[in-house]
Amino acid sequence: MGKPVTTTRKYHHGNLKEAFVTAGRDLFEKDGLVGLSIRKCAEQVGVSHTAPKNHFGNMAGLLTAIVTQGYAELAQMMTIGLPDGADLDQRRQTALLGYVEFAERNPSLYELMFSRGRLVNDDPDLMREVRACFVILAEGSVGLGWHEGSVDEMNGKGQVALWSLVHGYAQLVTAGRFKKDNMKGLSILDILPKVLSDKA
Amino acid sequence: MGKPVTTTRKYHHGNLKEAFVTAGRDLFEKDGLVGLSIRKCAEQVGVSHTAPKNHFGNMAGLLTAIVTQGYAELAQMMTIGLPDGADLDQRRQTALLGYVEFAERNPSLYELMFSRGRLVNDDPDLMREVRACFVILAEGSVGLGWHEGSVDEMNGKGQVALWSLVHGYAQLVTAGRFKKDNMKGLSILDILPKVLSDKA
DNA sequence: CAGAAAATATTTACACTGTAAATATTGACT
DNA sequence: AGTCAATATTTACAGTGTAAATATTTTCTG
Repeated sequence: MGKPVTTTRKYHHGNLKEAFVTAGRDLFEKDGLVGLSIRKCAEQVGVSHTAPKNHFGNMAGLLTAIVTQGYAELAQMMTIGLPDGADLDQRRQTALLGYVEFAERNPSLYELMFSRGRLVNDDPDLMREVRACFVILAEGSVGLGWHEGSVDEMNGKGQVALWSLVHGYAQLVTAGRFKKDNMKGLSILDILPKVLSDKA
Repeated sequence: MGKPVTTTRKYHHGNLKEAFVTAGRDLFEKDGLVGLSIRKCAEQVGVSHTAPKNHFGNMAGLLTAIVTQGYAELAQMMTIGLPDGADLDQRRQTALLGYVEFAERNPSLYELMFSRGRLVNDDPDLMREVRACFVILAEGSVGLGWHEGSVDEMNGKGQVALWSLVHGYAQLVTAGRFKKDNMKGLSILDILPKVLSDKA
């Protein structure tokens, strides 16, 4: 129960890679980066602490896998609940709210996703998921009077401004930098219109 | 040479606290958090690896001291070169450019300054320096049509928006998230006017 | 189906880390 | 001079990631 997966039973222990990422995320969101260790993951999964070497290589590989999953979830949260014929405003609003909510729900993971020197930055899977998030965000800057360059890149001032604003907001909120009294009922959407209402 | 400080020689080894912070920052900016360890600092300073316990307590204390120094430098960079009678625009411009430049010059430190769970957040010295930075930034949001609440707090939408924008921009730039081709000649000031030109 | 080969997991070992406790040394103070 | 607190060292320990050699399984191949 729970252990045998629907996919064809593989090798000795089933797909250990996924199990390790799951265990890693659990430890991670509980006690942050300090609470995450290969050995704890291994114990929780029930294998030796050197087992993941074949799958991840080293710690950076494990973190990269976890972060990759994080980006996939972030993209999902930026589009969840959107009806088919959603207009630009609706899509942008959903993207931004989802972005912030993801950061609030996974603060440690969110920090790791934008950290330096701990990940395998040129990992293909990671790059793909990261790019998917950026595309959604870039689309959110369309039609704001700022748009320059293609949508699927972070090219123009509009994309830079929009991403900077939402990322900074998300991180500062999760880091507890804004006094909660002042944030009552204040969301990213409340400061966003001010940013983007200038179409000149 | 270099060892005896101008201040009165104290105790056994001079002011070890400052020496440790300096050594820590060196290691830190070289190899990031991974490259920083109490034992390496101790070796570089020339004391035993348990010596700093009296001064910092533990690793979090050492990191807090380093970060506190970082905030002091950040505040300095946000006001450096300002003439006495500088107007609001000038002060805001200097603050934002200094903010971004600090992040670019100390990317690892900047990340640590906004990290979670690694610092002693209620440390009085840290809180004081942090507050000093916020005051400067809050002042930068005055007269933008957004200002609400007192200047010495991060109260209104204007402060939240301004801080979010510059922080997000600084972090994304230092994390290498923007393609350098697109950033040629594009600074925080180029996306800022768009944010703040709406005085309605 | 049998043997070879590749993938996967374990054992063992090592260097390094932060932290704590007991001890030693030094500075300041009366 | 002597007492006391501050400061540094020694020693020890549990925990970490990583590497090499070995064992086990799965998959491939003839």
